This record gives sequence, structure tokens and C-alpha cells, in this order.
Amino acid sequence: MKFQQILTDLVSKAAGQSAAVEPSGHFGDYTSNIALQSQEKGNPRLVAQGIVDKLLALKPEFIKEIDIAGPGFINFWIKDEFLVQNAKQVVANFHAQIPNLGKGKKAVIEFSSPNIAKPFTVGHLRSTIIGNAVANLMELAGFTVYRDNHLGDWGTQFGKLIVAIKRWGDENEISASERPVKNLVELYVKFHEEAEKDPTLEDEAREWFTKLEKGNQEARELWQKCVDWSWIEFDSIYSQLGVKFSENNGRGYGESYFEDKMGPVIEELENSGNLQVGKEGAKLFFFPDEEFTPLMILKKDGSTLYATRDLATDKFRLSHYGKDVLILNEVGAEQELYFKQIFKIEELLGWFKPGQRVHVKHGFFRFASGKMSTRKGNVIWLEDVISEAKKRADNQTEVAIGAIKWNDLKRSSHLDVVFDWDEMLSMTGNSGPYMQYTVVRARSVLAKASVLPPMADPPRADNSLVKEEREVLRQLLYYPEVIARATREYAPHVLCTYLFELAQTFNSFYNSCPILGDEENSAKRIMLTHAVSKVLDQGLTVLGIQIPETM
RNA sequence: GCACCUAUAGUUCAACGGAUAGAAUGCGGGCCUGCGAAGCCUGAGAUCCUGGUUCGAUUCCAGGUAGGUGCACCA
Repeated sequence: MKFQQILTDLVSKAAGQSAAVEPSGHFGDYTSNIALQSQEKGNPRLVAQGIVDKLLALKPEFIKEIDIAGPGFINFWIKDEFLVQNAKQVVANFHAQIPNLGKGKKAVIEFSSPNIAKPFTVGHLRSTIIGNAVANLMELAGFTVYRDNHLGDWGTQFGKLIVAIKRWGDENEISASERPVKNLVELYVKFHEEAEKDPTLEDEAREWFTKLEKGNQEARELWQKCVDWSWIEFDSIYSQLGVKFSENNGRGYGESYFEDKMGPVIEELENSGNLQVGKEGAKLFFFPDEEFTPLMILKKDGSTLYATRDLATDKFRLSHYGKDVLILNEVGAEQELYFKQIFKIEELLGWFKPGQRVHVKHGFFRFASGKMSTRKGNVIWLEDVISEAKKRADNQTEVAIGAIKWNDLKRSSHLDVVFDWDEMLSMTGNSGPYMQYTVVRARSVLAKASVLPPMADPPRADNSLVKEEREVLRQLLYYPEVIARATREYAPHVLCTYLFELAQTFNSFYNSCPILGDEENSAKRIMLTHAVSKVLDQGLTVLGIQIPETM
């Protein structure tokens, strides 16, 4: 039911300018502040009255009442029977409710992107969970979505790793280990400790990376082993989290994939005239009007950097998915400047239109005392978080994972999060388990209802709703717009906020109105429960949160 | 030094320039012989400071203050 759309059109017509009609708090089912914004001079309440007079002539039949309140808001009340009808539609044809924002559009979403041979920590968790939710949202809203994982599988750290493995490691031992990545990280930490005492190790590491780049067989083999060892860990994590990637056979196009695809990009940059040699011999991209600080493209020894590979990545995406593809990078907020630089370069090269490249930022996890650091071994492994969560969730995996995910999704994602076990693994209040519990409870009622003889609403002239019923039905009305907004803004927390409020409203209703065994109201209330459970079910699924059978 | 982000109840967060600033948690008081108490009802409790724009500012602008992040050979 497109009440909001119809009202928007009507009000715009009556006011003679485009007007916004939006969900309201407790002042109406929908509200418009057009009279307050109107260009006309005069008392806003009088302006509002003028608009309302016109509206009353065209009043659609679903409107019960239009009133003017406060400084001049126009509030709309929907007839109860139409609220019920809307809920019936949710039950009957839910999909018709979902706005098709992405019709015919493609989007690549790059998320998670952990580093090979590094810990998968609570930090990568954020990108994984938020990116997955954004991808699901866009898919729901009609986009064709490509899920990519831009693995950190290339770069100078592999030189260090190779040196460390050769000096202090034992390949067979690592292979036999249940968690090879743990061994690799220990070696990586040891490298940094030893390099403090003996700086020549750094040179040795650089040499090995150069060998790797040139295709040295020993280096390649060791590198490949590191990749394979890491995937043992990643596969386990992604399967526990229920996250999948669609590109490159489910593994995503890592940085190494672009190792041989940078030449043309560098040439294009050279031709742009903005690539110049910096003070110490490296080549940097200088921005017109010094809009940003220069971005390094080639080191003084001619080797490439992260930025070079990223540009090659986007060039590849353009040719692979088409020039209109939307590209989202779900990456930490600390890379904001970097992405602004990349986007600007890509715009200057004429690759993308404004708005076609998006950095979906997330803040990072930190300790109250400071930043987490792999080199210092000062990190929290995801595995430990999951096992602690299970402990607190009576060993129910879905509940444990749900708690972790909801915690990451419920707040607006660009904020930093101070790591706190109790906060992160909350099982009550605004939490994953609360949401799951609400659905499980609703389903349980529905299961009981299905074995009872069906009940019809008695034909009453006054088919009015009690307060709690009406409140639930009203919330239900807003779901499509919430999906639209969450998608437009790449903001899963918008959906979380809505779902949590719906769950609260439903629980309140559940607790004060008997659903089963009430002759006059059961059929309606079962239908209502059904509708709520559908919305919660889909909403949670979109957020990547599974619902347990029982809890 | 320059740039960006953040500042809302004790704590953690909402609020697309609008009405009485919403929640969660913690604290106080209630509710399980009524469909599931991981729940419900109820009380107290907040917009960093100084100006400005506006009919109207938590929201926009300027200047402070406090915290965080980034800025040439990492990714």
C-alpha cells in the first residue's frame, strides 16, 4: 500500500510545490511540514488550513482524519481497516512491498578483505558483517550484486614472511598445525623483534619480495602456501558467519590478481600529465589546485604500491562489469583521505561519474588504552570472540553469532568502538538475541494457531483496533521506506533501529493482548503476528542474522 | 603544521532543519497456576562552550575546548 506516495503527491498538488510526507511519531500516521516551509508569507497554521481545505476535496478513502497541529504540521491518520489491509498484503505478497531501487543496476561490493598470514580479528569482522549486510540490502532492493573480497595477498610483508619462515620456521610443522595462521603470525612478530636488532633483515625481506614479483619459483611456492594456509582459517570463519563471496570462484579478486595489470594504468596516469617525480625519486600523482596531498603511484625503485593495484582493480571492474557499475568499498574510516584521492584520480581520468564510487566507512575497534596492533601481537582473534560468545549464549551458535553481528550493525558504522566484552556480547535489550527471541516467540504462537480451528473475525460494524494492535500495524507501514533509506544510505543501522522498535512494539502487544483464544480478535491478531514475523524474519535475514529453531 | 571524524542521561547509542530529544544498559518499584520472563509495565536521569543563520538548531555556519584518525616509498 503506497499511502506515503499517494499522500506526497496529493500534498504537493495542494500546496503547489513538492512536499515531503513522512512517517510521524505520535502525532499522526504520516505528517507533512510543508506549511512551515512554504514560501508564502503568513501564519503557517493558516497556510496549513488552506492546504487542508484543498486536500479534503480530494481525500482518498484510506484517510480517516487530517488535522493541523503545533506550529502548522499537517497530520494524517489512516483508517484502521486500511492498516489491517496493509498487514494482510504483507502476509500475502510481501515482495510487492519492497522498493525496486536497483532495477537494471549493477553493484560491486568489496568487503572483508583480510590479509593473508595475518590474524582475522574483530577489526576485519566489522567490514565483513557490515559489507555483507549492505550487499544483502542492495540485492533485496533489486541491484545485481557482485560480492568481492580484495584480499591483502601481495606486498612487502611477504618478503618478511618468507625470510621468517626460512630462518625460524618449519613448513611441515606449519602444515600440520590446526591453525597455521597462528604460526605465521608468530613468525611475523618474531621478524619484527629480530629486525630491531639486525636491520639487514629488512633488506633481505625486500630482496625476497622482489624475487616474488619476478616470479622466482621458491618465493612463489612459499607465497602460495601462505595463501592456502590462510584460507583454512578464512573458510572456517566465513562459514561460521554465513558470509559468501561471488567473485573469482568465491575467493574474491585479491591484490595479487592485479599484479600484471598495472602497466596500462601507469601509462594512462603518465599521459594525464599529473604524474610527476617527487623529491626523492618516486612518482606521485599531483592533484589540480593541490586539492589533496600527492598520492604515490610508483616507489623510487619503480615498484608498485597499494594505490597502483587499487587503480588497476577498478579499471578491471569497469571492463569486467560494464562502465556503469557502482563500486562500493567497505573499508575502515582511517582510509578516508586515501579513497578521496583514488576517487578523484578516477574521475579525472574519466573512468567514473560522480557518485559511482563509494567508500562505506567503518570506525575501528580499539582498546580503551589504545590501538590494536598485529606487530605487537596486541589483537583479539575472532575465534576467541566467537567461543566467548557461545559460552554466554548457552552454546547456541546462531545466538552467539547473532549477538556479535547485531552489535556491529545496530550503531551507525562510522563510529569507533571501544572493545568491551559485555557490550559486544550483550544478550538482552537492544541485542541480537532479543530480536531472535521475538521471532522465535512469534513463530511459536503461529505454530499453535495453525493446529487450532480457524477463526473468523465476527462481522462488526465497528472493527476498531486497540492501542497496541494499532501501534504494531502502524510500524508495519513504514518497512518499505526504511529499506529504501537503509539502501540509499548504505546504512544497515537504519534497518536495525526500525526492527528493534517493531520488536519492542510487538512484544508489548504480545504481553498485553491475548492472541489465541479470543473469539473476537484472534484471527486478526494471528494475521498481525504473521505479518510482524515476516518483516522481522526478512529484516534479520538481510542483516545476515539467522533465527534459531528454539532458544 | 594541515585535513578529516566525533562530542546527546552514570555508560553505550538513536533522532532525514521542526512538535513533548527516543532507546538500551545500570539504578528504584512492580509482573510468571494466562500464547515463551533472553520478556513486559513503571520511576528518576542528557544535547561540550561562545557567537551566527532561521519563524524554528542536537542537527547548518564560524571560533573555542576535548578525544580520535590521516598526511611521500605500509596496506
